[in-house]
Order: sequence, then structure tokens, then C-alpha cells
Amino acid sequence: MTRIGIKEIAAKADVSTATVSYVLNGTRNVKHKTRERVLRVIEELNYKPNDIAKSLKSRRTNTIGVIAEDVTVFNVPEIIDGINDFADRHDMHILLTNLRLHKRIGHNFDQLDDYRKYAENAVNELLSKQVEGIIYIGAHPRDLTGLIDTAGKPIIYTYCYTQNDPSIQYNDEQASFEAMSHLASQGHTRIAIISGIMNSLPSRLRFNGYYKAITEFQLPFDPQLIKLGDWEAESGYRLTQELLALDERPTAIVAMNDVMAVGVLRAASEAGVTIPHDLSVVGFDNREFSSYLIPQITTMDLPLHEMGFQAMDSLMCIIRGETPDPANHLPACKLIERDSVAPPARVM
Amino acid sequence: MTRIGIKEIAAKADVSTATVSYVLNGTRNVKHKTRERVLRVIEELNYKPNDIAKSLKSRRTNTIGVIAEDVTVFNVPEIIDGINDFADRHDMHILLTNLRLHKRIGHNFDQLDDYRKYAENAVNELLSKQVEGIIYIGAHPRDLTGLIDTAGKPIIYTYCYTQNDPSIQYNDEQASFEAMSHLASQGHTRIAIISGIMNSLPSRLRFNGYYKAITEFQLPFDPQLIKLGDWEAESGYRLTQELLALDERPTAIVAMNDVMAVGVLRAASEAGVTIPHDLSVVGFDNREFSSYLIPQITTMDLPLHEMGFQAMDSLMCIIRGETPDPANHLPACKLIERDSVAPPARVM
DNA sequence: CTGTTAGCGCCTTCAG
DNA sequence: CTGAAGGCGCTAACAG
Repeated sequence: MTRIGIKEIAAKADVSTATVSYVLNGTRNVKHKTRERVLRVIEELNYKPNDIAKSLKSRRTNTIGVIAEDVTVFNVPEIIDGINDFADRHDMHILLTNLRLHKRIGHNFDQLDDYRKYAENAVNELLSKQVEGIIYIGAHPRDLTGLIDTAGKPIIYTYCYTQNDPSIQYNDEQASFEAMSHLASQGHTRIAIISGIMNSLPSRLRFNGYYKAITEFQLPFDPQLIKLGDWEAESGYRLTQELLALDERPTAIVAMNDVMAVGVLRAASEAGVTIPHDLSVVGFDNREFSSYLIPQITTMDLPLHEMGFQAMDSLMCIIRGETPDPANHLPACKLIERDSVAPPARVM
Repeated sequence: MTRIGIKEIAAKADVSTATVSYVLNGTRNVKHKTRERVLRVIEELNYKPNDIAKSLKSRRTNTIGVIAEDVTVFNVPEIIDGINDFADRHDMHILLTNLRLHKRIGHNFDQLDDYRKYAENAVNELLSKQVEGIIYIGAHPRDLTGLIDTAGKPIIYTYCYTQNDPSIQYNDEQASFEAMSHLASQGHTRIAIISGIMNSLPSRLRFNGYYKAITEFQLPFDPQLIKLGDWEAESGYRLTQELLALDERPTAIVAMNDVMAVGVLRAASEAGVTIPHDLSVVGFDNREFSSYLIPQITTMDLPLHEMGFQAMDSLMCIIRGETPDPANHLPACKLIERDSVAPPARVM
């Protein structure tokens, strides 16, 4: 089966290859009769254009490279989905590179050198494939400055960032403030917070939101209510036990992710503390399982789809030589209200 | 910045373009001195080969197309990861198409016509990009015969299947049998099963495994223990209530997925039935949340990574003109033992 | 309105 | 061991 091309159909339709190209791309007016004839032959021969050849000539591939640090991490698929959403509408294609970071180097995200070579390879292969731009999806929010050199090709980061390139992140501080605001509006004043590891940006930003709310709503500030966790369920469990052992217990806990909220639930359950009657809980991330827990927890939904969509949008802007609107680079989170928040019980 | 190519480096190194090509690909012996010189110029000019041009000439793109019905569905990312695992080792690239089925047409998987056009477009675009083969990842196990025409390009399905093309699925019947076997080995005899919707292949296969175990272990067969669910938590909840209302309760329940197992847990909790003391539960899928539930549930892990890996392996076989080994097309599930199974309590 | 033709960047016989 | 030259499939001037 010899691949048939524009030449074959030109011969059979008794026109030149140029004419075929014109009807194919609508680049020029072609007499109706001729067009029909060409179209018919195309149909008959079941011709499929060769984008490779087309790209070589036109110097456009309509393809953008996506480097995902790990597609199996919860935030990544939804971001990819957002990228696809935009790409579909603009007839763009996605060349996906999966760094498989978790499986290759585990959680040692700090040793950037360990996977610099992976990233470099990925970029070079993408560049060789003539992608028109690159989107880098982190599995973890952090600074990647200096890690990647794209030789001038536009790149945009999301769920992570560098100091020189554009990046799309979500509004962490505001989200945290809103979680607090929701709790305050229910009448809570003693609100505890369990953080992720402190050398991570989200932890710091979410603390900012926490303090801002403390100030704005004039809540009592008690350092005992601030607990430093590590994103894992175990820390949520242990720190909640500490919180419940306080003379004056908090009436609500904000866990900086849903996984730690699982620990909160477990500790509460073991201590005979009923949620939400005795203790309100707000999580972060709106992980799928958050609605499978008992009770279903109130949590902050991350605008992952939008981040992917915006990353793609901004990247296309840059490719076209325009300047993307930075206002779109910090989409908001959204509180999902479920069953783990209630007004505080009367004082015992 | 005018893209520099083989020609520029040839000029600067004072050799012909052919020689550059030779050192680049190791196609021919080149005098050591000359090679060094060429290599140096390549370095200096930071030359990056153009795979597009290369592909046009060599008629090989080293790229395979992956069509995912929906990357946000739980099974898909891990399958993609398996594909990447293989692809990385063989220097292959992935052109990803995300059909976004759930967001576009919801759960109406039966109306194949609704998205036939999406699938057709995806295939045509991939074909135009000269992919060397296609992997189709279903979001739901079902028969897709007749949906897709790849014009002769090799295609392989996974997590779904057709009657004519090779596909990679997991061994559902055996998995179900093993879940039963595990329960039986703990001393359970009255084992209930909650199925997914019945017009799905997994439901039928898992029932086969159930019956096989009933026979093999000579367990009492009681139709009352067979409940028809719909994959959703609510059905697990409701059907467990029915099961618990029986005169003679089951001592164990197999839920055909972890989501329904959540319903089982909820119903048990409300009825004051303690898991695993009063009732053992085995789920299916090893969803991430299964280890966040209280108690953490014993469940069947699906060989998703392996399915992706095998799909890629088999596809490469076909591309090379070899015949893949069908023995690899039905990888086994693996029981993950956690805290929801115990020997049955003494008769009350 | 249509045909001719010169490349896009690279590989690969075929000569030397 | 190296160079010259044709061509992969398609587009876009430039002519008619």
C-alpha cells in the first residue's frame, strides 16, 4: 500500500499539485467544477494529508509540548484536560512528555540536579519535534528557576513557577482567607490550622490568608492553634490529637489539604468528637475522596482546569507575539460546602 | 534568530552536509579529526536537529498516537504512565488526544454515534501527523467494534476492546475469584456480592469468578446474597441495607468497585455493624481513597501501569511486523490486604 | 483561474 | 573517507 499523496490525486484529477493544495487549504479561489472534481478524487483515493511535509514547508506544527512532572499526581490530569479544552478549540495538538518523577526519584524534589537531565532531554526532544511552545506542569508548587533552557522557545509554567518565565498558579492566599471567612461567618472564633511543610509556597501563602482573616475578623490569636504538618494524613491525625488535648479546644480546624483532613477525621472519631457538631473541618484540594469520607468534607476546589486552559491561552498569546494578561494568571479557588462545617456548639 | 541547520554547520566546519549527517547519526565512519571539528561547531552553534525534516525523509516519526477517552477518569493516567514507561525506554514519543468524553457527553456511553465524530477526527489528525500506531484508552470497559477506522495503521485498545483488533484488558474473572478465595480462606461462607451495572463486561466476568468460587469452595449458594448495583456509592449503601436486613446476614461482602464499598461502609456504620469484626468487605480498583477510608479497605489493584506498558509493547511488535504474544494481554489483578477483612465472628 | 517550479531540512545512494 | 545531488510531500511565489 503505497501512501498516496497530493501528486497522485493531481494526476488522477488532471490538475496540478498546486491546485490540489489550493482546494485543500482554501488558499485561492478554484473554479467550482474543478474543485468538485478534485474533492471527488480525494474522496475516492481516501487521501489523508501529510502534516509532516506541510510543517516542513510552512514552519508551523500546530503542536505544543507539554511536560508533566508526573501524570499520576492528582492535579495533573485536570490541568491537561484544561490544556486540551483550549487546544481543541484552536486546532492545536499536544505532544506529551511524562517525566514520571515520583516513580523515578520519589519525593526528593529538592535535589533538582537529580532530574535536570530528564527535563533537559524532554525539552530537547520537544524542540527537535518543532513544538511551538512548551507548558510545564509541576506535581508540586515550587521554584524551578534555572532548571530549564528552551533556547528561546516560549515556555509557561503551571502549578510551579520560575522567576523569569510566566506561570499560572491559583490564588492560595485568598482561598485560605475564604476558608477562614466561611468559618467565621458560622460563628467560629477559635480556629486552628494545620499546615503543609513550611518550605513550600502554598503553606506560606495559606498562612498569610489565615493571619489576614484573624486580623480582619478580629479573632483571638493563639499560637497553640497553629500546627505544622507535612501534608500527610498521619500528621493531621497527630496534630489534631494535640489540638483536642488543649485546655481550650478549637471549634474548627482548617487542614491545608484533604489528606491531612482525613487524619483530622480519624483523630476526632477516636476521641469521640463529632463532626461537625463538636468540631468543624475544612480541607483543601477538593480531592475526589473528600466526598467519600464520613462526613463528606467541606473543601477548597482548585481551579486546575482553568489553569491548564489559561496556560494554553497565554502561551498562544506569546507565540503570536502578544503579551498575555497577567490578570488571568491567578485564578480563584472555590469553596465546596459539604457536611463538615456547622456553627460551633454552645459552650460546654 | 534564523534557525540554524545542517547546512550552516557544514559551512562553518568546512565539510559537506552529508558528512555532518554522518557524524550526527553514526551512519558512516568519519575520520576522527573531522568528526571532532563537526562536533565542536555543533556545540558552538547550539544546533538542534529538526525531526520534522528527518521524518519526512525517513518516513519514521517515532511517535505513536494515544487517544484517551478522558484523562480525568481514574484509570487513564496510570495507563498513560505505563505507555510512557515503555516509550521512554524505546525513544518513542506520545501524541496525546483527549476526547474529554465525560465533559462533552456525560455518561451516555451507549450512544456511540454521539462521539463517533470525535473519535474520527482524533484518528484522522493522528494519521496526518504520521503516527506509527495508535493506542486507544477507554474510560469504561466496553465493545467499540466498528467505531474507528485507522486506514490500516495498527491500533490497539486497552480498558476496552473490539472484536477485530488486539486489546489489553485485565483478568477480571480471576480477580473476582481471588477476592472470594481470600474471603473463603478466612472462613467466610455466606459471601454477598454487589455488582456494577449488568450490561458491562466486568460485572459479568466478576460474577463468573464469584460462581466459580462458590462451586470450587462448595459455598452455599443463596440468590439473596446477589445484589445488582450500578457502580455508585448510593447503590452500595442501599443494597447493603437490604443485605443487613436479611434473616441470615452475610459475613462478608464483595463490592465490585471501591465507590460502592464506600456505600457499604456507610450502611454498616449506620446499622452499628463493625467492620471487619461483624462484616468483612472487599472492594475493587484500589482507588486512592480506599486507604483513606475508616477502616482502610482491602481491595483489588488493577494492573493499569502494566496494561499501558503491554499495549505499547504489543503495538511496537505489530509495527515491526511481528505478532505480539497474547499471553501478555490479560495481566492479573493483585489483592491489597488492608483492614476490612477478618475471619467471621462466632455465630450469634 | 491554473500550472510551473523552487525550496523547507535532512538522508542517502552514487561517485570520487 | 568525503562530496554532490536528488527527493521525501507539500506550499507559495511567479507566470501565464
